[in-house]
Amino acid sequence: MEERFELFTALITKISRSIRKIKNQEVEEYGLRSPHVSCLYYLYITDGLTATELCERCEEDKATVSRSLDYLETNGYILCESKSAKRYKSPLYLTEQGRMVAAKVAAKISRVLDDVSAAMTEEERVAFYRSLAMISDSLEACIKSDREQ
Amino acid sequence: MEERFELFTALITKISRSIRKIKNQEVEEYGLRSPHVSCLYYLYITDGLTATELCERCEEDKATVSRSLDYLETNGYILCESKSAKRYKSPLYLTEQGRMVAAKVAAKISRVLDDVSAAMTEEERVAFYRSLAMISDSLEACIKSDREQ
DNA sequence: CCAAAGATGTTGATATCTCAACAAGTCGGG
DNA sequence: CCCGACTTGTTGAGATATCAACATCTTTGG
Repeated sequence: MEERFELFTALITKISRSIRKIKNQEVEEYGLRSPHVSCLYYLYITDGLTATELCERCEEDKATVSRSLDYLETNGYILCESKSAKRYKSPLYLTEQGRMVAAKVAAKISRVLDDVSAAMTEEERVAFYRSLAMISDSLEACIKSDREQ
Repeated sequence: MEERFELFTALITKISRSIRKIKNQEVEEYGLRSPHVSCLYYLYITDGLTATELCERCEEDKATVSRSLDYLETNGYILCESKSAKRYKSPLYLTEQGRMVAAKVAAKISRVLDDVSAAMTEEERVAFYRSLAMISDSLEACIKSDREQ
């Protein structure tokens, strides 16, 4: 019974790693890596997000996002219209080059999603997402309740 | 449509992190951390596994497992009956101290699993595991097919 | 019995993530 | 207008994971 929990965590670890590899494969020719991909992707979907909004969507640490944005900005993938010194609350935009790479990434994601979806019915997919979200919340609750003790 | 892939990866990332935190919470008082927990746990379930077998079950890199075992051995959590210099193919066993901590970990895992399971039916659980495994395989296949191009 | 090939494990370099401390910007009340 | 509290973002240090190269052990075929 309990053994299934570890089985479950091992699978999650493995999937996590696979996702990172797929992202890397797609953008390594540009010198980009997995964490950059999420930023590009979400800006592709929604132009003008701020750093904090990106953090929320990627579920990444703000430190990770901050460094990703540094790299993307210095290498001409994104623009930041900030009046102030830093990126404070300022909306971020893809450059033409950024949009090009993001489109490539989006296409790849689409292909992978097709592969993954092929063996599932729409119903199964929905159920799976619901379970994932439920588990995520439930684990967070575990962490919090433990901390309070 | 594609947006769900990123949603999915964000959730996986988040769950991954939560799992690590839960493991850490449970063993930090012993100076242990997340990667050590998997090793202890699997030895608790099945005594006498070798390093490679542990790698397979944890889905961890052999380098990670190797270093975890180093730590667990020098700190008296496991025993290695190796005739040869290294751990080569030799079965690993928990010490009394190791078994004590592993039992604590197993109990914790059981509690977390109860929480997570509470909101799911047995049927949903089974479906979820099946989907996870399927997705894991499918992503691996994507990685391989890309590499061959 | 030996050499070569394959399996197993270790090590070092590097990249990455995470936490916590800090800096900078914004906002609201007096 | 200014002070203090809050939000937002950056930075540095340390922990961790990952990859590739290497070392070691076993097995197999001659």
